[in-house]
Amino acid sequence: MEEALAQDRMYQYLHQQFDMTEAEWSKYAAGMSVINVDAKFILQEAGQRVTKFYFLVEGLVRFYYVTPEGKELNKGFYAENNIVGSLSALIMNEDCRFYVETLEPCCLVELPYSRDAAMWANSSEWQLVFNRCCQFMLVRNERREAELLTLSTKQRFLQFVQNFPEYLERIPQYHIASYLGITPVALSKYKNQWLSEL
Amino acid sequence: MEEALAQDRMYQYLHQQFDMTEAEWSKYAAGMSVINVDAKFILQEAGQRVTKFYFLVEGLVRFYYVTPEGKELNKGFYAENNIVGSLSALIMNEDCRFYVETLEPCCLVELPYSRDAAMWANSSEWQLVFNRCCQFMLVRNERREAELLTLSTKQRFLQFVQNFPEYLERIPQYHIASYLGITPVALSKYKNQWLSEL
DNA sequence: CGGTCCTATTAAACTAGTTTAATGACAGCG
DNA sequence: CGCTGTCATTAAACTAGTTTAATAGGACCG
Repeated sequence: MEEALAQDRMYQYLHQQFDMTEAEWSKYAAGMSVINVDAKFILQEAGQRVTKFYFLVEGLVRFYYVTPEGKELNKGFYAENNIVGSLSALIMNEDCRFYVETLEPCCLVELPYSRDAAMWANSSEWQLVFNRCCQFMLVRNERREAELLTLSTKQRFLQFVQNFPEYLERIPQYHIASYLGITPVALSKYKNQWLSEL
Repeated sequence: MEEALAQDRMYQYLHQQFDMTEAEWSKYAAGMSVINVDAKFILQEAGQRVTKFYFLVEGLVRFYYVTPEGKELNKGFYAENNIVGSLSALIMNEDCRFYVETLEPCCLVELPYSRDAAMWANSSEWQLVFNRCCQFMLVRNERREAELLTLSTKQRFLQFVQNFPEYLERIPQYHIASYLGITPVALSKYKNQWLSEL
C-alpha cells in the first residue's frame, strides 16, 4: 500500500478514537515508516528487546507464545485498525514474551518507542494515545483471560465463531485450535458437531 | 486499622511508586474514606456499576467470575499494597464483570472515580496514578492469560506455589483449585505428588 | 506429469481431568 | 457434651481431551 494512504488511515483512526489533531499528528508523522510485508513475516520475536510497536493498516497478524518444549500457543489474532506489539514489554522495559507474525500480507505503520522520546514524553496528545492504547489492551486481555478461565472448550469455540466469523476462513484451523488451547485433532473431531448446535 | 495510619500507608505507596507529592496527595485525601471490613465481605458485585476502586492496605481479597450455571472461578488473589477493583469497567464505562470479596479482614482506602471528577480530570499527578495502575493491571492480566494458555495444570500449580508460597496457608484449597481451573477433587488428588517433585 | 509439502480428517489407545458420593477432621455453638 | 457446617480426602465410573499414526486432498514446483 502507498505510504501516504497508510499514514492517512492511521491518522483517521487516531483522530476518531483519540481526538488527535492534525497539527500534532504531522509533527511526528515523519518519524514513522510504513512497511509492507508478506505473510509469515515475524514482526517481533520473543526474548528480544522491544523498541517499537505498530499500527496495522491492512492484513492479519497473530501473537503467539512458544513453550520451552517448542509448542506454539496463539495468544490472539488482530486485523486492520489495531495496535500491534507488546505494550507490556515497553511498560516493564523488558524483553518481549511472545512472537508477532503476519498471517496475510500486511501494511503497517511503525511507531518507534522510547521512554524519553519527545513524542511520548512531551506531547500530551501522544501520551493520551499511548495511555488509551494501554487501556484498550487491558480490556482486551481481561476478556481473553475471562474466556480461558470461565468457558469450556466448546463455549470458547462458539464464542470465537460469533465474535470473528470471518476468521474461520482467513485462519488455518490448526491456528484456531491453538488459540482455543486444544490440538487440531480435537478441533477437527468436534467442530461440525459444535457448529450444528447453533 | 486507624484511618490516619491507613492513609499514610497509601501515601507511602503512591509516593514510592509514582512520585506522588505530599501537596497533591493532601489535596484529595479528604475525599477518600478508610473502611475496615470482615472476611467474606463483598466489595464489588458483577453486574453492578463501578463508581470507585480501592487501595488495599491490609488483608487479602479474591476476584471471581460466576458462570450462568452458578460456578465460581477465581480470577486472582491480591494482598496488601495493591489496587483492587475493575479498572476495565471504569475505562469502558460498563458494569463490572466479576466479584471482589475479602478473604481476610481487610483495611481499604476507597477511591471514588468518575471520568470528570476534578481529581482525575485536572490533576496530572492523579492522572499519572490512574494510568500507571492501568499499566500494572495490563501486565498482571497478560501474565495470567499466558499462564492459562501455555501452562499445564501441574505447571500452573507449581508456578502458583513458587510465586505465592504463603497463599497456600492463607487461602482455602478449593479456592486455589478454582484459580487453577480445576475441581478441588483433582487438586487434592495430585497436590502431594506435584509438590514432591520440587 | 509426478513428487513433495502442507493441512485436515479419522481412528485407536491412552491420560488427565470430571462428577458423584461417602468419609473423616475440625471448629463453632447450643 | 453432641450437633451442625465447612473443608479436605478418597474412590469409582465416566468424559473430554491427548498422542500417535495412517490417509487423503490440494497447492505448488520441477
